[in-house]
Amino acid sequence: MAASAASLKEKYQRILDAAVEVIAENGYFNSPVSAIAARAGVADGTIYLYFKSKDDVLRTAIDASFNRFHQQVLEQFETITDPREQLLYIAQVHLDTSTADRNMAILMQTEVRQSARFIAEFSHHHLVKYIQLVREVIRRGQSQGIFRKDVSDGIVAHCMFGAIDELLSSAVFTGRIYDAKTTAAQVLNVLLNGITSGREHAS
Amino acid sequence: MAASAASLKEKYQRILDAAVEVIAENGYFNSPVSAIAARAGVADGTIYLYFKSKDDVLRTAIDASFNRFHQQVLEQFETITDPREQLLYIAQVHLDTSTADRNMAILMQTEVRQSARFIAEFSHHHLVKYIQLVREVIRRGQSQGIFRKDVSDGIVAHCMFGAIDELLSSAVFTGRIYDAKTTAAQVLNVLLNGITSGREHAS
Amino acid sequence: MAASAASLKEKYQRILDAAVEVIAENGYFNSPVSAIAARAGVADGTIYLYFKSKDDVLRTAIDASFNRFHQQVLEQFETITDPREQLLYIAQVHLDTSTADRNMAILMQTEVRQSARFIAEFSHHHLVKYIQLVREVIRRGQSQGIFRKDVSDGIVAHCMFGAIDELLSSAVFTGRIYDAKTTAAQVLNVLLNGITSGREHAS
Amino acid sequence: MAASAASLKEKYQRILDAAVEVIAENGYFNSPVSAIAARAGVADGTIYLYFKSKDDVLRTAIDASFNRFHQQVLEQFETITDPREQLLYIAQVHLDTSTADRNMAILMQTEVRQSARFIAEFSHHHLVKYIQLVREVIRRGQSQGIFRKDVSDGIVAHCMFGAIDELLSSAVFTGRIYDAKTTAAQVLNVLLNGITSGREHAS
DNA sequence: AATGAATGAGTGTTCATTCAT
DNA sequence: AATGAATGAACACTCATTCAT
Repeated sequence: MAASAASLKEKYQRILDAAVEVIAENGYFNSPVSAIAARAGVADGTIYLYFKSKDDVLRTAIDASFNRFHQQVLEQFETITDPREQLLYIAQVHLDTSTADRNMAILMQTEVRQSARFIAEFSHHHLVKYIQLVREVIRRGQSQGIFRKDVSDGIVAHCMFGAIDELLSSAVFTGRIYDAKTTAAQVLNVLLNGITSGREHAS
Repeated sequence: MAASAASLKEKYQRILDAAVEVIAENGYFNSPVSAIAARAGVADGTIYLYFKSKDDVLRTAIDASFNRFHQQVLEQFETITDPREQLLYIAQVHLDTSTADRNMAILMQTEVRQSARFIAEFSHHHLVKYIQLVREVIRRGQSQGIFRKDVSDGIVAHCMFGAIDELLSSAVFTGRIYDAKTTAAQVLNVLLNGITSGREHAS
Repeated sequence: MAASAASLKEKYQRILDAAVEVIAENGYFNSPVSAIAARAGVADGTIYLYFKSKDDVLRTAIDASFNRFHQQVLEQFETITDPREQLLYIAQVHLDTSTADRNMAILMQTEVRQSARFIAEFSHHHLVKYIQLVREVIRRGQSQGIFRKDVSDGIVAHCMFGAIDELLSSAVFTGRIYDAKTTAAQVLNVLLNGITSGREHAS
Repeated sequence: MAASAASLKEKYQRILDAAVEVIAENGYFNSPVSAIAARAGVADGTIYLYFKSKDDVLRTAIDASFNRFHQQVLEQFETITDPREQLLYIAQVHLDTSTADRNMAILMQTEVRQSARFIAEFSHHHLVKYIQLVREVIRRGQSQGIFRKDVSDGIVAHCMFGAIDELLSSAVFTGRIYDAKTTAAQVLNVLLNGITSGREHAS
């Protein structure tokens, strides 16, 4: 019975993993359900015992991935309180997570943006949450006098996400390996330097 | 005869424009060739007189768009020589172009990232050229003593592209209107502040 | 043990009833076995312990229903002997049965006619028995001098069945409620009038 | 060009004919679109150039068939005015049409009643028109004093349709050949005898 | 050059039936 | 006896591409 329960769980997860793998390789529209099923080692129909539709599989995988990220950040925020360190931590986890699950990173870099609207709109929610997280940190830093007050928290947040996302994307496409900690440090070095109070640009 | 040649040119361009429009609206995989043909006011088969395949249409459209961007930047670099102003100019044109051709911007934000490998890999070339352009500017600034030398030109270049691209992406998804000049100024304000010499972060 | 046997019987019948219900609602081809199982409160697989196939369930249900009808008529024929009254009785039971088990009536009016040959051909047997029953009554009436001898017993039998069946069908489709006794009387009024001896039509 | 137009018309009709044939043989739900296409000698996809859906093919075929019937009756009613002869004519055309297009007759006897609700409900409209046609004739006969006034025109109409329909059905299933004129005469003989004025049944 | 009818391979999803538990 | 997870064949419909006109 324990075996049965385990096997149930296992199959659900196997389908999710297979989907991420196959879709990362070929793209959502070029990944027939039958290919996902084959990779997972189940029959085509079995997918529909665990998921409502092909879309549902992808949605679930993305959801889970983002939630893990979000969860991890929130937990650590209880011990890390300095806004600069918080931003650094977000960048690190962002890059780390993607290193750990390369397929999911590819998938996020490709499908998530793509015009399969159902996914794009849905995954936009996650992005919004990410951006909000960063904006709050920045506003806190501004009110503490750490960050310049003459830059928009929204713009900075988008810049930070965009910069890291682009580095990831580039690494994904070129297959380059990077060190999450070092890379995060470099990006934040520039960014923090740019927004730290008392160094306003005279343009 | 002149009319015939003109009409040829015209039809070729009409198909490209129609493709960008339709694909921006519905996504590549949800845009039948027949829909593109209808929008262009030609028969389905006619598309294949001008292009090898559906892919080829999209590829050509993206090529043309990027080349226009690249051309414009290179031309202006003959009169703008200060590295800081050059970066600002790139950012402005990047945002401007996307404002001017909203459909192409949508398409770039969605399809281009998509794992339809043929496009993703292909459009990566354009990105590489963009990044190289920026890196050269940064290295020039570093050798002139304007920019800090302790940051990687590659990372900064990716950050700059990523930041702008993400702002665009966000604007595209939310339908928000932005002012290209102001937005470019804000991003560059942070970035230049972050990499300007003599302000090294003490982390 | 008695309980077990009862439960066996019970489950068998529950499946039959559920099948008639579900199929009457959605049609044979739109009624998954799983829906029948759910309605019967058993597992999908259980159905195959009692029946050979989905077809078999429907066949059995129709068989039972017709046999009840046939049985009832034969029993009553021991006390009703006048051919005219016998025909009236058949018509009444035909309509009555369908009123009492509306779902079965719907099912007979729809699935039974359907070209799912296995059913159509099979249920044709029942119709043949019905027609023969009526023909015998008519021939008896003819030999007793009650009915005209210049009309084919076969044709009259088909007419009678067809007339009643069509009234039923119409009632089923429109959802109209009818009074079995009155309706039977009206049909037989016309029919008996038409075949009663001494009133030959002069056409 | 004439050939092209003819071929167009031809293909449309070939698909309709093939559909009626195949569906008459196997039933709607057991007739894959591919089988219809094969019978018509076209590719599967071609069906969808001429019809919106599989349903649409069947609907169109039934529509055309009934409309031919209805048309023929209405035309002849301009020269036949006696209610008795009108009823006889309807019966004859009903049986004739079905003899001429045996497949359509089978199809009407099977699919049309079937719980594929989309068809059942749709074809019900045709039946209603048929019944109304007959009812009007009967009411005219009643007001002219030819037919008894103590029987419901609706019930008689349903009886007439049901009787003929059942004879047809029986012939279809058994493969029996019948003579439309003779059969119609026999049914009407009974029916007219039953409803002719001055012969009220004394029940 | 231009057309658009025709093709047929390809895909998401359903469901009757089986079988290990 | 009973379950229900698993199977995989089947099917309606779409669409990129071709080619006769």
